[in-house]
Amino acid sequence: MAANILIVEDENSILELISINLHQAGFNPIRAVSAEYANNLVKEALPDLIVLDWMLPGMNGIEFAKRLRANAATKSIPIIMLTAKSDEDNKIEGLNVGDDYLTKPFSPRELVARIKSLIRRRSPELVNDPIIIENLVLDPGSHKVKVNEKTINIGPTEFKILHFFMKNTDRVYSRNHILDKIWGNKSDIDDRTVDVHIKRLRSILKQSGYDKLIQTVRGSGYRFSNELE
Amino acid sequence: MAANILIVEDENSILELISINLHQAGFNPIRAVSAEYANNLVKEALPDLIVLDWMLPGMNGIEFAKRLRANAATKSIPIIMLTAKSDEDNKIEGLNVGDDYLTKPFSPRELVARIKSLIRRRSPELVNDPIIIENLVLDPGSHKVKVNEKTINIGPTEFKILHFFMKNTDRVYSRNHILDKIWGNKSDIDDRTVDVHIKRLRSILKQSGYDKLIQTVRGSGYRFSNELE
DNA sequence: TATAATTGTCATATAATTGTCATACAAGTG
DNA sequence: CACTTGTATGACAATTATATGACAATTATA
Repeated sequence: MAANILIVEDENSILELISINLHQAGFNPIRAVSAEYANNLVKEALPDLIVLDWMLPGMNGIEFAKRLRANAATKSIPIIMLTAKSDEDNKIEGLNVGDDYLTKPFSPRELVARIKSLIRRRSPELVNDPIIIENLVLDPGSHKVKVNEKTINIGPTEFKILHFFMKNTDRVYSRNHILDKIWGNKSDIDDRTVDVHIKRLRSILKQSGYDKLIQTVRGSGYRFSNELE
Repeated sequence: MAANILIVEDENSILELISINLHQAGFNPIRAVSAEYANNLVKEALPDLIVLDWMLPGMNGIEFAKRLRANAATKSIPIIMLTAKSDEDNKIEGLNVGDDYLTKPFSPRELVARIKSLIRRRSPELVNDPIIIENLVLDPGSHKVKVNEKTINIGPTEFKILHFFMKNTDRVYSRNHILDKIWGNKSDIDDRTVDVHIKRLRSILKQSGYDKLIQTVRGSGYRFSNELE
């Protein structure tokens, strides 16, 4: 289950940028354009982490952060402050109320890294670290698959399928279910196309022998399992 | 078959948040922004569980819950109430009409956990837990049958029959009854075909000795039982 | 833009499963 | 015991599901 990250940022394009990057990193972004609105959201449901802009219209970031810290329920939610580059002094104050801070302009990659680090500290299971099955390693971050330390060539669709399977082992998934998960539930793509991609994924894994992990369950779909038959 | 979870919540972003989290947890979320609308949905199709906000514009949560309880058809749908943290008193009332409650702000993860628990209690068939009889394990999720930890090869029809039997032990089922259950009641298949599949299932289980669990009841049909004759 | 990579579909090959039947076997009956 | 009835089993041809290779179309990349 992905971690819910609340982003509080009045600049809409920044909000969008962060949102997209977090989503790609496997998180579940929740948007808020003001501290007031964010406050309402937090009163309802607790996010796993908050990315908080320092400068906000109305209640500013620091103020909001302090409020969160004052409340028992929200006290321990990690906060990353986004501070304007200019005021170096604020950094110290920002760091005091937040758990980490980033100076604008920041690199989205950097932000994601910081978030992961904080999330990992509190709930490691929420971070999409590389998935390792024996000598088969899939790293969602770098989008690479390694077999015996060696990066292998894999197409986008095959990567997604492998990722999905490695996250969900020992379960049968019907072709339609896989279609939904990989192509999105709007797709009008033929069932059988899944077969072809499974075939392609298998050929990729063939030489390492890991193609055995992809098992056909006749009449039901496919299963990814490391267990010996 | 994913459980349908009806979420009744007027705050749109919370609705969205819950929805996404439930979806990720493998449930099928259905959204409603008011009790009135939820009521219409319920009249259309019964959800397997309802997540209900206490405070709603128009008809409030408690009111809606009471209505559901008053109606025979919806009487036994599990309800999780979302209560505002302030009013402690309400908790008791909330729990009285609902089966469980969560105080805002709640953690989505906690909500998912409670939902799973309730679903498991009320409709275990939706949860798909493995069925275990001694060292014979049938796991509907992975579609695997294990004997002494070892996965055995089994065809679709034999799997269905074994599944049916393991869910319904110690009862005799006529060939026609089995035909209905496994092939669907439209089948114009010969009674005797059941014999053949029973034979096949028995051979599969032969080496482990579990073929003994399938008992022939002359003149009546078959019975699956772990009890000695 | 040219080139390479990836995609979805199809036709065909291969493999697994299916239902039926004929026959063997077992249980009950008088 | 001879007979009747119900069940077990092996074989088989038909059916169905999956694997695979090829291809044109699309999309990404140099």
